Amino acid sequence: MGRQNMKETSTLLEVRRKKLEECTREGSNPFPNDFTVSHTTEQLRKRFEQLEPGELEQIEEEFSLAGRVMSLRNFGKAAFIHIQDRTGTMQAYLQKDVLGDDDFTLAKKLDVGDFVGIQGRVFVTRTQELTIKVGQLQLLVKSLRPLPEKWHGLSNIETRYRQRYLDLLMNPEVKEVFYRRTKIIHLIRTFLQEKGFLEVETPMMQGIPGGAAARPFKTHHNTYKLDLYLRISPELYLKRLLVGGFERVFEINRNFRNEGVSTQHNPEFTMLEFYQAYATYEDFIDLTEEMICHIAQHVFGSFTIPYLDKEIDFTPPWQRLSMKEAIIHYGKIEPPVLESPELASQALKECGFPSSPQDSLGHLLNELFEQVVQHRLIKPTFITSYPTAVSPLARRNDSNPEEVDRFELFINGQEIANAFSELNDPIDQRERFEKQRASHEDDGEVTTLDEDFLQALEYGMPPAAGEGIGIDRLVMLFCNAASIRDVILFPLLKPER
RNA sequence: GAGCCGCUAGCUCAGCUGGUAGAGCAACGGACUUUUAAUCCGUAGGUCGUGGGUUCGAUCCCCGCGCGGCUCACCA
Repeated sequence: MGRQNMKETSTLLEVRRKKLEECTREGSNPFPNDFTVSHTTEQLRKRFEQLEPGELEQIEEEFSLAGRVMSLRNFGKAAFIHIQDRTGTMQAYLQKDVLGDDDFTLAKKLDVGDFVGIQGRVFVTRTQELTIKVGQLQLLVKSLRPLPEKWHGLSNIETRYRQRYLDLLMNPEVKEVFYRRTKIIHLIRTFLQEKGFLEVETPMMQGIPGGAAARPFKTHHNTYKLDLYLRISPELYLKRLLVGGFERVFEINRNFRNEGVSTQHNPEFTMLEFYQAYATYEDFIDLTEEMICHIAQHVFGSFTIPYLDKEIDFTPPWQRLSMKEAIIHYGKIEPPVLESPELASQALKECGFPSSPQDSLGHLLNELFEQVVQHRLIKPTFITSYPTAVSPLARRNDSNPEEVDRFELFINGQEIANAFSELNDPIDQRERFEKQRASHEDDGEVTTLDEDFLQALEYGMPPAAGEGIGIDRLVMLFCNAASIRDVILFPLLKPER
């Protein structure tokens, strides 16, 4: 609950304001920018942690550090503070005899939350903590609001999301999540680059939102008087690049889908999509396994990863099942059921899910899979042989046109990756778009055919495989996060009022 | 969109079957030159998310609303 400007708050704020005014009145700038940092707290820790106190005494070098005051223990003529910088914390000892009267007067006025610059030598306290004996102290920023309490920190989930900066300040493990997120993305980037993939950026604002079936966000360009949509997928643009001769491309960027919010869904989320000419979906099964194992090795040094109340085993090779095999195996359903819309619909109803035999067999199979199988796929599992009806952009299987050359990867019951050999037959593609459009018109939605994309296909797109990986969900797995909001710095929340 | 749960001091939390609120930390004043949840003495801080209702009386019971969490639905 972040109601600001309440009466009782203002007394706390007024006290800080007064200190600020006092500082200004005394002629010093409370917001200077002339302090030079020579070291981070981590650099000093690494350099001196192993030294004996006697050896430390010999070090006459002075160090300049800057950071936020995170704790403060005041004595009559001395004080201990901890400052926090981007690499951690370091204790500093402020002693009247050493600091001199002016700096010590400043020291007595410090509040938790202020930024300070300190300069001094290193020593070890009686309790064996590496500490800076401060010779010069400078106030770098006067903080005007009290930080959350030092012991319990900030735990209110709403405040943690709304004021993420406080969450990051007070909860080191949160900072760790976002360091790890960046590390994972970096690993993916270099992994793909080393295999000859070119990183590209394609439009976020699209005239025709394509490449997936989700409701888009709408926006408008004033000068062109043009309605535009935030992209729901980069797919159709990356394929144009295949047409253009970039044989291996990838993009890591935001997609926007105007749908519900949950622990697995944020309206804007980060997607990796990559495309490789002359590759098949089976090549991408191998590539995906290799890439995610590569991440596991670099992040954990292990194939066994703790996630919430379980452990997930990433040891390759991962299980591979066709969708039908999976339904038979996990759903205890007889094979003939999977060949008849009536029986499949019946089976769905028996499991308690409404369905109609009017639906296509492909949609029914997909529904059965999602209801009966998906949540059981804890260990990484590739599901292949998807129905053509639910895969409008995928290449038909050569021996069975009712199925496409596609897989999805599931881990912990979550869809992590979706890949297929790409449909590059412009005539088939047009028909499938038409079919998709017809079914959407039933839902009252009007969709426009992307004629420009179809034209590009007509020029010829090399045979290729393409894949999308939801980065946020992957990061959740590797950060033991239960909600997607825990791996997105600023998740979307309604305004407070 | 539905169901359940939550919202009390800056932060973290108590508050019984209804009698207009407490603690710790933070803050403020004082003591203290190796502390680390520093310690000791003292002080102050609240429209109990919000709007109604019931009642002599509501933080507490009832209804609406807001925001959040979880589950479900939606999302190939």
